[in-house]
Amino acid sequence: MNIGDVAKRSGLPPKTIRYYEDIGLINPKRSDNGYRAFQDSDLHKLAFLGRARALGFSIEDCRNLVALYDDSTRESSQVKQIAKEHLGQIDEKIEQLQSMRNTLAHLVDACQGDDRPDCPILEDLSAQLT
Amino acid sequence: MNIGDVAKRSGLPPKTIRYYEDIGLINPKRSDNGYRAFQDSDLHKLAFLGRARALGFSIEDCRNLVALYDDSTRESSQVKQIAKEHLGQIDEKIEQLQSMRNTLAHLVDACQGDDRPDCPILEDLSAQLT
DNA sequence: CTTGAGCTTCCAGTAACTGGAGGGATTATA
DNA sequence: TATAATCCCTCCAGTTACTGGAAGCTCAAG
Repeated sequence: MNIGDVAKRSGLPPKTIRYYEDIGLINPKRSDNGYRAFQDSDLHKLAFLGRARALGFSIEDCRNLVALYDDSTRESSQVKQIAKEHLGQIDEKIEQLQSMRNTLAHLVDACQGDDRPDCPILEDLSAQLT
Repeated sequence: MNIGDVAKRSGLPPKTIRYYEDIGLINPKRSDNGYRAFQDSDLHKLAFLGRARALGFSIEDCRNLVALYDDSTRESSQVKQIAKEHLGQIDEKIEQLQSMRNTLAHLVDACQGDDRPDCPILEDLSAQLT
């Protein structure tokens, strides 16, 4: 398979696939013409990476997950640990965003949004320093 | 005021303040010794920026907000527009994260996390291609 | 045989900083 | 007064995870 086929089947853009090779997440063989020659195992790994990334795992997490995926002697606790940590980070991020959202929603609500310059949003942002 | 004072009072690191000058968000005067000489107006603008960034506004949003902040003939509808758009983006991001969170939480829950290699998380990530 | 698509590498840019090197200015201490 | 500790300056590079584009092969179709 050439990179175009793999891109279509994995859902990842060719650029991303080349990048993943660059950083050592995959290591496809090469044909005589210099083209990358992907095997099914490469395709699977890329699809795996795509799904992991879609779940928000960082590239470094993905690197570890792929290593575990390749390691038949892995312990599922190792995988769970990575996933749990990531889950915690997602939860934190959600909380942060919700806090922002609340503040901002109040401000938006309080602002008339008319042709006058008075604006609670700007007023809040420029609140006096302590 | 030197950059250190302003940093303390605004809560922004000196590096960030220099960066904000670089990209034209602020424009402090200079002393004879080459040091940045901040005025109260600079400090206020930096604090404003800090709060806007804490609410997740992008630098470009901040640039526009600062311009409106400086413009006494502004219409509050302009400010509200920016804030509403940002609010929408935050909502989208929250939804995305919650969807991720749900999937991941299920997987984490399903994984025994013991010393055996069987792992629903990896299984899900390596699901067959369509 | 040419044209177009697909592949290659390499360089640069994105967002918003952050770290560090190298060097001048100021302030505190001995 | 000497010196050491801070503070300040600029410039360069690195971060995350790609993405866009240029220059130049190779390959398949007509």
